[in-house]
Amino acid sequence: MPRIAKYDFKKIEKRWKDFWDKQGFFKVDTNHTEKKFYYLNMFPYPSGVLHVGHGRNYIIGDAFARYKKMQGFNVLNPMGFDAFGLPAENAAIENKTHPRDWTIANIEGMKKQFRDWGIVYDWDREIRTCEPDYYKWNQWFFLQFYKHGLAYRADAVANWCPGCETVLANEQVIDGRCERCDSLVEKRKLTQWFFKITQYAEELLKDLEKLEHWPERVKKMQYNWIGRSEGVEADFAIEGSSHILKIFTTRPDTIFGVTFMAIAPEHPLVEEFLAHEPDPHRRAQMAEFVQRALQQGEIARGAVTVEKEGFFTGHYAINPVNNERVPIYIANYVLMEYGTGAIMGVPAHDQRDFEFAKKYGLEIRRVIESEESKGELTAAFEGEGWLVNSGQFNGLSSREAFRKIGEFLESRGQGRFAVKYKLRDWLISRQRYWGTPIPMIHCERCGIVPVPESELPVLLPNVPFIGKKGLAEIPEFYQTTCPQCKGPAKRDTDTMDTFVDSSWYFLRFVSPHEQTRPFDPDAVNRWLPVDQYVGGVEHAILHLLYSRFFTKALRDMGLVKFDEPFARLFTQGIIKHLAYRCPEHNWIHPSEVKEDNKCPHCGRELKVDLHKMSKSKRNTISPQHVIDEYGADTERLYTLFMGPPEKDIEWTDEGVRGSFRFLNRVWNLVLSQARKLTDAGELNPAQFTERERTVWQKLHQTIKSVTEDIEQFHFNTAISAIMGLTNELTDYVAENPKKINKALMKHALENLVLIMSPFTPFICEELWRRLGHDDAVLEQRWPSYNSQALQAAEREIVVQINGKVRARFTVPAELSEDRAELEKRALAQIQGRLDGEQVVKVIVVPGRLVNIVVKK
RNA sequence: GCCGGGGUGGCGGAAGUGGCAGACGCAACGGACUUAAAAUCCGUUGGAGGUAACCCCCUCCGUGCGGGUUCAAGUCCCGCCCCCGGCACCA
Repeated sequence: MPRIAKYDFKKIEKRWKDFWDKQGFFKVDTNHTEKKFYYLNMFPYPSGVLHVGHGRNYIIGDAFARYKKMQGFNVLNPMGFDAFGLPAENAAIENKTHPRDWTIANIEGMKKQFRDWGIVYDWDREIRTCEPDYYKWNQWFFLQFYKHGLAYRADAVANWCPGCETVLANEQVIDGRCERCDSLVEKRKLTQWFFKITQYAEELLKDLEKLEHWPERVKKMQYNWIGRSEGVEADFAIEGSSHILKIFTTRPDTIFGVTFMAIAPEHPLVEEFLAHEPDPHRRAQMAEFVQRALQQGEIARGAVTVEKEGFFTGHYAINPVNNERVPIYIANYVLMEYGTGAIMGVPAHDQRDFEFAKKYGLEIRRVIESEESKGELTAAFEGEGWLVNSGQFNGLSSREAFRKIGEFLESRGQGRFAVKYKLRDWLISRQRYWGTPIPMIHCERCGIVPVPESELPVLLPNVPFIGKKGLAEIPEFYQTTCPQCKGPAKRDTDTMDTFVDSSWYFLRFVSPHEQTRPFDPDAVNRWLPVDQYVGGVEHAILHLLYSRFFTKALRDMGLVKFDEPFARLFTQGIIKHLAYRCPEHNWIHPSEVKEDNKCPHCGRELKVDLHKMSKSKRNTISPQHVIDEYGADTERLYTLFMGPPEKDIEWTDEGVRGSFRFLNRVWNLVLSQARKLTDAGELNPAQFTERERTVWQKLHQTIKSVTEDIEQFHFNTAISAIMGLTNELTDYVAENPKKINKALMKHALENLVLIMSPFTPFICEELWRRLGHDDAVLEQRWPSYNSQALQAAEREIVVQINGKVRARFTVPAELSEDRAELEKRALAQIQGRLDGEQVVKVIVVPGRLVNIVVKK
């Protein structure tokens, strides 16, 4: 046997990388919409060097795009960079450079990494959000939003991150900490710009139902985040005052159980009460309590559940349903941001109110009774039931009472049905430098004046970077003249949240070079929604909700004609790796750790845990390292094979080696045969031997299952099917190398190479040529399976006795549906076993099994 | 606390509508090749037991735990336990 050339992945990968660059297979004419397919991966923040965990997203995307391309789709598969953001500023401070230089350098590095991975994008469509030709349109959209009342400026208690020295959106606060830097978030009262996402709360919620190809959990998260509640607003008069205390409740059926009222420390009435408090001592106490409660708000929520505390204002409210007089408290557990900032306290039927009432000795009056809850209450009963102690409403069910009491209040002008959402407006102001300047001017005479569209973009000042303070420190930037009165004025020095950038970039990709408008609306309406969107589940709320909001807002402005940006969504899981920590030397890189798990510096026992790959934990695996040792195809294959792509999973070196071994087996199989197949004739299934038929069948079964698996993103099982086929072909060769059906072998190997190519494109391109072709794999049609090949000549039937497999036999395929025949043969199989047992029943599942039910 | 998702060999994981549990890979063990090792190739591998002694083969148990439905349950139903993710004083 002639020696087979070694699988020289370095040479192969170099060759085809260059080739793909030249060919431009993913250049697409967007005027052509026939069989269009818009595939999109979430674009990355250019944070530096990518690790194998980042790779998962792009490898999935490249595999899927290649597959679609081979199926004859007109595939739009673009990539860009979410290039504004804080890390660039922090890095610039650290390295004494400019955020722009740092960002551009990272982008260049990452583009090289994509190339090394064999990932093919149409770079002519690249987007960099930090370029004026992109952020100009952020500003333009801002002005449109402003015009349509969707952008406004307001005082608000905002989330302030002391680490980033900027405010954050609600969505960016995780467990009371900054999403980016982990600092404890504080509350500050500031004047900020908002986008009115709440105007779309109902539609954002309702349209989740349309997203049938989105993961259930993502929809659920958005559903909860929007947090719709139906209830009733009720107006409580305040004794001796013209003010009205408006509350929101989802349980109007419990309104007869009200024994106190509570308002948030930030509630406007607090000022009122303070101002009119005659006793200076009490006034001081009240002020102190409010101050303390407000401070409490600054302590991380979610840390410890703070004890409920209140302060009696000395005022009373009148319950509109029974004219009872109830005390009004200021309470730390009432939130100003939700509902009306005030609640009615029903201790018997709300656990929070219950605790509060216990502490302050307030009456706990039961007004709902049910099977599960009667007699003395040891905790609030929050379930539904029948009304008691509720005047004319006694005996009604909670549900009926909800409606009747609502109507009662409405008829008397003291209440109304209402719907409230947890969703808050999107705070987009950031007090930073490296972002899109907000195109607004503050003029002492004219007030807030938008920058005229003709003057866009408002460029970031081209000055040496001066560190954290942002635009507010750069007079060259903020000194300007008012567009209206031409007098001296000041630019707004806030920049936009970078989530604005990513809320519409998927539109820009369709026509990225438009100079006079953000996108070509005709092309966008043809190509959107994105057919398949893929990214990390960490964006389930932020980016995906904002993008949906943008799409709806643009639709209402007549700029696009669709309601939802992403038709299909897939969220891939995180790749984790063991992280080693020494009590003295902190995180140790895995490559430094020997088998004994001792610190290489001091010999102490290391703490070993599985973590998401991160620079700080020093547990990242560099793709360069894997590519140098095994090649990009091995990394790609392992990444896709290691487990279901939506699940978090551990990266192991052994797994990588296994994938490398497999590629070598394929290489050896193809090369050992390729030369002998030059004179292979026509494929002639009619003449197949039985063995050849099974090979043929296996091939077509594999084509079928790989195709179906890719459609469902089941790359791991697709690859295992390919491994199964490879094993079968290897066995077939080994059985009798001299007697191989060359036509069949050629047919099988060619198809093997084609169905493998989305996963491991380099080796497949090479093998394709070695099989005698001179055109590219990406120019081939995706194989289709031959349904005749799937028909087995024989089928195996399982024989069970009382559900347990006891025998099996094969029948010719044409008999496998014949119940009587199967029963006859099955009984014959187990003849000897039925000693003294009586056959009660026989169940035949055609083509599968026969179950014989017996009794002693 | 509420809402999702999940629990299958030593490990990652397979098993359309209930129908052969453990595909594929890793690890481990045994063997071949080698002066030797690596690489490669072949074989074994859920647990317990039996038969056989060249191969076969058979029985029982086994998909987090306890019940149930069914000829048949990883899959369906009821009740628990545990893990992961999201939300969390949202009235």
